[in-house]
Amino acid sequence: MAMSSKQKVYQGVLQEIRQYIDQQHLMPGDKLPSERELADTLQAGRSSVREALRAMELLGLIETKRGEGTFLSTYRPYQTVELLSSFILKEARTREDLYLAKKILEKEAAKLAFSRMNVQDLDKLEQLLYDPVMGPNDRHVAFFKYLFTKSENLLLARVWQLMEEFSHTINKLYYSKVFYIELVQLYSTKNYELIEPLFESLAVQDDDQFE
Amino acid sequence: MAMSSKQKVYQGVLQEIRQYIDQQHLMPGDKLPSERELADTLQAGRSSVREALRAMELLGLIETKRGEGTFLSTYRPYQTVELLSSFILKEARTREDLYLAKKILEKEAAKLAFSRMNVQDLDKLEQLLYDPVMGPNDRHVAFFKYLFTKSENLLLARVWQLMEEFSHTINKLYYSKVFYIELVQLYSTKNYELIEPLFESLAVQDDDQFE
DNA sequence: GCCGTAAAGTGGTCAGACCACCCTTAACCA
DNA sequence: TGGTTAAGGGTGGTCTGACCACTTTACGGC
Repeated sequence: MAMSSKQKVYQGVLQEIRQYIDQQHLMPGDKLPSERELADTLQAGRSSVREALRAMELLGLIETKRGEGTFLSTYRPYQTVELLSSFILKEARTREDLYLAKKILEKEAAKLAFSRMNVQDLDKLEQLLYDPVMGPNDRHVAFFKYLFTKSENLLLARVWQLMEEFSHTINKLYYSKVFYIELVQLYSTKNYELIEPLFESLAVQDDDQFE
Repeated sequence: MAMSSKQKVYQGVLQEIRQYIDQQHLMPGDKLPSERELADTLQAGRSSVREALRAMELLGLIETKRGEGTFLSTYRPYQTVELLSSFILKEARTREDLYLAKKILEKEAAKLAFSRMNVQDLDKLEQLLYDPVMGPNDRHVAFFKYLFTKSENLLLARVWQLMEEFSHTINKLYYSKVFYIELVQLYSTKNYELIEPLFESLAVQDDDQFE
């Protein structure tokens, strides 16, 4: 576990574990070797292994169950987001970056989903919009989650989800209700060319978020 | 350090440290109490404190210097994004997904950079295009790296860079030389509206990658 | 006052000891 | 035979104490 001498043990362990996951083709839900076993095979102390695992856990990469073991999880950065958001809050620069990036992804998802939209989808979207139970933010998430699913690009969806969770704790980022309605309208009237302008018309400000 | 009983100690420590930073108004570069001191005041084992600190370190929130102490670092959320994205990519990468997502980011970067382009920039880009030393792939990377810089959204740039690195291992993904030339042309003739169509005209296939 | 060395402080790491919890298994009883 | 229960072993959760390597500080001799 020596390596570049400057490398801390827990970082080495992190790499080894990642490698192990790759080599064994582990999928979410699969079990990792026990902490003691890892410590033994990697020739590291159990505390060092734990430091690596705790870091991974905080990132939402693994889940641990007392008495059972450590498992690969489907990526879910619940804790990370909360922790990081408290540090990010001040950086306006970051917020704008995030807002813009998110908007771009949402726009493209809307466009990708276009050709795959059928009547049932439109119903579902409208249903979402007029669901009295949902707040504006939940509606935004549900709405675009649906679009991302229809866009059939898992990578984009994941990246968006990550950004969504980040922005979620920092600030509420959704559009005016009119926006969603008009977008659905564009779907039903099959007006692809107007999607882009619709998004472009959104100002990059918090002010345009109203119910 | 009990709390909701389900809460692990290191998570509690994490919260306490965050609170401490807030209360003491610590700024980047400031020193945190030593691990032993934290363990003592928070009534937790040093190993638990270390698990919390290691996790924070992995997130880039703190830096540790052996023999000196632990310090708050200027927080760069992009490092985290990078780490998480690497896992997302591993899970979600499909050639088509990756190609499409990368193209989208490149398109948007091209559009964001538009209004910020001046004569020197155009020279630089043309220079890149006709550099005889570069292969088509290097040229692609250099070309868009420049555009992303001009677009001034570090987050998008990071995400793109990651995708770029991953696409290397899968396949070379670049456009025909005509494409780049036409894009520069659009910049010099200030024809914003044609950027989108130019990208749209690219087929989502490997075949359109030729010199 | 200056310099060098010892001491104290700090992160890095390991080993061992418990605890709480889960699951399997075997023994037990009806 | 079948179902229940108790025990054991495996696992993560946590703490303690012990070193090591390194940096800073303090002390003492010059």
